[in-house]
Amino acid sequence: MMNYTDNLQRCKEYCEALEEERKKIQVFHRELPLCLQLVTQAIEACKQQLSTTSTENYGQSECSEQTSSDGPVIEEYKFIPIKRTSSFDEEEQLSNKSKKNNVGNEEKSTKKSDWLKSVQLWNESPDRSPDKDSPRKGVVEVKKNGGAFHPFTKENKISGISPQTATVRVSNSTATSSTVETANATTSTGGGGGGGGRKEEKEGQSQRKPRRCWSPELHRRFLHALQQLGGAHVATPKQIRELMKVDGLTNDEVKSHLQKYRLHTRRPSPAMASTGNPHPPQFVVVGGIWVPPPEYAAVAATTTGETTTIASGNGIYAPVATPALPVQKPSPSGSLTISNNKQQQKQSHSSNSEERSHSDNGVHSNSPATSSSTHTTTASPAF
DNA sequence: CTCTTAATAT
DNA sequence: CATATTAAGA
Repeated sequence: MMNYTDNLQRCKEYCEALEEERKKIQVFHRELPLCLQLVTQAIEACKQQLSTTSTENYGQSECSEQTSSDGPVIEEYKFIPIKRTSSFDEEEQLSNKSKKNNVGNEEKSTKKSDWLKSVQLWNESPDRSPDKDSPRKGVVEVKKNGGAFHPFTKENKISGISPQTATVRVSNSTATSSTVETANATTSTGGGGGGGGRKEEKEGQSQRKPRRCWSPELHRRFLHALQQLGGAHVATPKQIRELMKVDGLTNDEVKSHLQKYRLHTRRPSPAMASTGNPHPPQFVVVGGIWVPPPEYAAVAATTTGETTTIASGNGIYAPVATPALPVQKPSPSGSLTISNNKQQQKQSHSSNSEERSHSDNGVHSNSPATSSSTHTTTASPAF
């Protein structure tokens, strides 16, 4: 009954959309091998259909996974946000979304949604009291708010940022943050005396560096760099650092952060394998797997179904995001599958690696309340 | 006290 | 550069 043309058109659009998505996820083919494969299949199927349709029935639905329903073509199509095609603002978040929709899965992504959330602004040490040891008054940092880190901030969050500080941190965003920071703690007061410097001093050798906190901005840059480099698994700390162009950031810091990131990134495939597992091989992917890089927001958004939220993030991202996108990993094997399900072993006496939900750091309510917040609000800005 | 995360050691 | 270990902070 429906017009063929109509169907055709839709199929075409769908196809295009899929291809678009495929491009996006290609970068993460390691992390989402299945995803990529599925999309590819879908595309092929669609194309085939397109080619055959003209001559005759469109009945053959080889298309993707859709069951044999008559309306072969795109049932899912409707779920897919059409808007995209034109520009790429977001990244793969969309892709996840589309997949998810297919399944209609109900995965809650709450837990994983963002470890990132924890990271706030640059909090360097929680502000030592001025009188205590080193007077670090508001020295340098001012550079620019747009920058990535803010030296000492303690409060954060949207709520009320203290206006007092000269440095207004501003949510900034939009746009390119081309300007990046500079100063930073390096301030060695070099010579002279007075300034507020920090302690340099001879501490023999170990004095642990004050923790550098990864602000959302910083993390954003980090992710950004990661993307340009083709994923967390191929990127190397040095490259990342260079790409981030954050002054004062050391290789080690990046390395450490990368380590953590990878740790979290690796897929903790859920125990879907149990004997009579209800769900077959669907594309549930996202739900069960730790979403790779920059898609936490997506996840949150996805679940709800709203597209909006995510958008915000793009501001920063957008400018640079796509251009590079160079990477094709040479490595042939994408043989990563979903398996391996390990429970944490926690402290035994030594080696302990973890994995598990990340409670947020910054806010630290730690309460169940979190559930409520999740979408909308907070997360958005980052990336 | 536990857990996450950054620093440092290997 | 990758991992492992140690430790700070919450």
